[in-house]
Amino acid sequence: MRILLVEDDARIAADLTRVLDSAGYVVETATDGEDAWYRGDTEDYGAVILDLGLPGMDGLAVLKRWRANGRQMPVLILTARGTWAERVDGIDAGADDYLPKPFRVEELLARLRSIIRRSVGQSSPIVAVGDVTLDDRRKEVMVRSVPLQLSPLEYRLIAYLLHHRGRVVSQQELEENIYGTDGAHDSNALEVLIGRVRRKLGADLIETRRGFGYIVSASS
Amino acid sequence: MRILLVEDDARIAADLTRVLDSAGYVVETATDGEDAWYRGDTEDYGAVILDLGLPGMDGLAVLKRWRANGRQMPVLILTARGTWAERVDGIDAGADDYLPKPFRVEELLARLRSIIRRSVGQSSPIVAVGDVTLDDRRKEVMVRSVPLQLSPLEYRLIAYLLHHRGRVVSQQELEENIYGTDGAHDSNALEVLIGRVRRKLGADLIETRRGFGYIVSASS
DNA sequence: TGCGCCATGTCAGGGAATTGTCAGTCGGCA
DNA sequence: TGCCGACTGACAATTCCCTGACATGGCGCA
Repeated sequence: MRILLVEDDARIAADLTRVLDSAGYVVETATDGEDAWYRGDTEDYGAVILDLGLPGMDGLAVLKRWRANGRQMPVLILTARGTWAERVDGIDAGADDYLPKPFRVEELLARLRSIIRRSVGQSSPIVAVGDVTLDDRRKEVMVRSVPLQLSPLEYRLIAYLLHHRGRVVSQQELEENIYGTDGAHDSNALEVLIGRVRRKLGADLIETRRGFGYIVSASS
Repeated sequence: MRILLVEDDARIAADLTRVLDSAGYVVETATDGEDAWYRGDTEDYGAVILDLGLPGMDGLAVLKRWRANGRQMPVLILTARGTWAERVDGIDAGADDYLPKPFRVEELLARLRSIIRRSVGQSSPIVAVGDVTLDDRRKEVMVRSVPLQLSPLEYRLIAYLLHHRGRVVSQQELEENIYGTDGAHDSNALEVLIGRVRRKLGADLIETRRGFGYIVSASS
């Protein structure tokens, strides 16, 4: 899952990046409003963490312009300003949640999970499809309640597919969300990875839609 | 929009009902966990406002049982308990948002709008004409509820025609939208493609308007 | 330092689906 | 009847994806 972190304080940004990274997200950082707006408008992120106190364009203005352009990704606002009136402003500007500083990273992660969950249309941190169960909090996959050993990349792959089950996910989207922002892969690393996951989870969980991508069916 | 308000304190319930009512919602109230669970499980609400301090079944347990039964409506948790650990619990139990007491009604309304906005924005784009259903998310076509997989080009063709059903689409327009921007096809590739799609979806879905192009009737 | 293990990427081969081309046929219309 | 646009079947080139084998590189550990 690729996350855009918009934060101008370099130290906070570094800390959060570390936390988010170890929680399994792929983090990209923007340090001013212009950059943030451009990245959020042109790239696909699973979520955005947006600090309101930015140089350049104001955070709320960035958010409003995203929404005006139809960008739908969930946004978690992060700020020291915490009066209820400003919270209302943030939420009505199109934010999905609002977290006042100071905060515990556990709460940040929980709210992040929550808005991501909502945006992909599911309400439980545990995803079950057929025999396969994914537990995001424990970073664990079970097949018929037998826990399974997956490598980090394998886990990210199946987690992304399960979180987006019921729709086709293109190879490019998968690569962007599993690997970093790199484009221009002329390798078949992803196909090899798919093969390895299939060998562990069963060949029929992930269907290939030749020419489109891969899909995990919505239920059972 | 129908809202389920789960709140055991009669005075708070009455106040909130009045506020929500004047904001345009239709409010129903449950005062204990059993009742709340039953109503939420059998009725359809646009959103639920859930107080955690309930007699009978605990609020979190109610929420978990709803989610376990696949109930997807957005839930806003409302409680006096406000430590970060409990907030994490509530969000991970499947709540969409969390509001600690005391709160301003403006903020309640803003958060309610937010979670409702989220939940209505995720219906899947499906087009149906006669026996044929197109599911854009799955890149799949169903004929009399039998799923059918088309090649990428075939899919693009029928998707374009279905999205523009009810009017004649010229060959040139089709080519421009199925292939790249290239013009100047002196081949009959498109006709071959039309034939292949007809063989799979039935010959009468796509009508030929000799000299003009093709048309899929609006509905029926 | 060197060894081995694990995760991951790369490469080559192969099979199957996809797609374009072509030649021939059909059918409406003047 | 002749013409022209559209349809069809066959075939071949190409693309896409899977798989097994091997290479690389990090990391723990003796």
